Amino acid sequence: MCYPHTCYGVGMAGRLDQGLRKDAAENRERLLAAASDLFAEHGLGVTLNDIAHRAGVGVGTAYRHFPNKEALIDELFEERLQAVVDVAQHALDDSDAWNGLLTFLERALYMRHGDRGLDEIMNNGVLGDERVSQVRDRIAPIITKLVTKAKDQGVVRPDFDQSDLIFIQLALSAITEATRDVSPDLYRRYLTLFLDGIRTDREVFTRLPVKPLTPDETHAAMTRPRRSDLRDVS
Amino acid sequence: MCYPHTCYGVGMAGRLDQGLRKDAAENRERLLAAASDLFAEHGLGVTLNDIAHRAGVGVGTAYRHFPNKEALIDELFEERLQAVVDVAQHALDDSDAWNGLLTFLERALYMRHGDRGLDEIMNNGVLGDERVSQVRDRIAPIITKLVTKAKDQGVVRPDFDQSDLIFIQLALSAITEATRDVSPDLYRRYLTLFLDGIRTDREVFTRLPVKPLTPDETHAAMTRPRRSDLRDVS
DNA sequence: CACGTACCGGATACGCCGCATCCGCTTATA
DNA sequence: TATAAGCGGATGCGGCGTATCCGGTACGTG
Repeated sequence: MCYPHTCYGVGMAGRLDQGLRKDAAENRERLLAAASDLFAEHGLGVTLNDIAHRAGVGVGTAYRHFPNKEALIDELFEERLQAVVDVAQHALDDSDAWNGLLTFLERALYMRHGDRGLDEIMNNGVLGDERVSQVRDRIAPIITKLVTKAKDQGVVRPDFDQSDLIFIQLALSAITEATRDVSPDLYRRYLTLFLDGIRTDREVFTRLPVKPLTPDETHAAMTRPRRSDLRDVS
Repeated sequence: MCYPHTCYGVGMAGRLDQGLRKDAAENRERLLAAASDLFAEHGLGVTLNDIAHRAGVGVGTAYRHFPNKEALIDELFEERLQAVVDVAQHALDDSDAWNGLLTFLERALYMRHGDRGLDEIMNNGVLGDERVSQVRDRIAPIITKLVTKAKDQGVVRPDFDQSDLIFIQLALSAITEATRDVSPDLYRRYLTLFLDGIRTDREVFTRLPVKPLTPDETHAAMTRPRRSDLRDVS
């Protein structure tokens, strides 16, 4: 079973599995799949022990296939980050800059929303090794162009800046994290609010896509113990 | 030396110092002062050992005066949270609801900005004991009234909700935390953006109060190791 | 001044947690 | 069936935060 919104195809077997015995290759895939699920559900805080357990193999097996957690992260998140890059590039290709900006934010946030590991990697910039950092650095220049284009077309306020796109994501990420188990897509409400503060075309307010939280739900969200719930890894 | 923006008067000696020997009473005050500084600078993660060291006393002394960290937190933050309540109440007293809303957010965020401990306590809802929770719960009803009043006066979009005020703070808190040592008041830029997405009176954009980050600064902020720097406690 | 007690200090013990290894056992494959 | 590749998980290690303990110190009272 996969976490909602995720279910990456980890079935790209045969990348490094050539010289492996049949069972070894299978275990490698099971480890990658388990790591994929666990990182998405709980973030990068999960241990190789957790991953091994979830994969149904021993810890030793995990450490034979991957020297440490970093390596595993790099292996898994290189392509996912590339997916974010692709989304940005695709947004840039849209001739309507506002639409590009909008869909970039919506899609990028949706991806992060469904994968806590990805979210942490994009927020932190220290996590992950060489390969991951490399891909991450590919995003900035695209965002720059995206914002420049939007300003050229006059669809965003003139004092808007490329860096704003980064920090808006950071801010909304915090909301996502806090409300994950109360109202998972509440962040979209605040994305809309933000966008209404940015766009030039503002005769009317954009309709807010998500209901606000009730006082009880709000209290629940703010009262929820932070730093995850690794107990139920099963 | 105090942390910028803070410097609470911890000099309300004589609350529980009656039966204490002179040196003991003084140590108690020094502990409170040290805790005040350290919580503000580094958040609630600091240990009683850190606090004792900063106060220039032994760890044993710290544990004799306060059974544990919770007790110390309660002692210190009850009044600070009350200060936030007061700010909210004061905002509610303003006949101009928009101005009230604005100054509430500005002041509350400014207080949180200058005190990482306060910020964490307001974000978390689990931290602190009875007394702190009690004060915290006093804020919600005031915010409700604040928002209701603003909607009645027609100064905010009709679909705005009380809970939005909470989550805007949460979101901006994340920005504050990330950019603290690069551009400490950058959060105000995003507060303005948010407010421009909320107010009804929107012929022109509000002038953004803070310059955006350069690409280098942005990278520095996102690359900065999270979860504080308790090494330099001195 | 001198004595007893309240107080001090910080080395130390404890528990927890995550990372990683090691080595006796299992199983694929030739 | 032999043998080497692979497996598993108990175990050791190191770091960190909490809290205690007890020999030493100094306040302040008689």
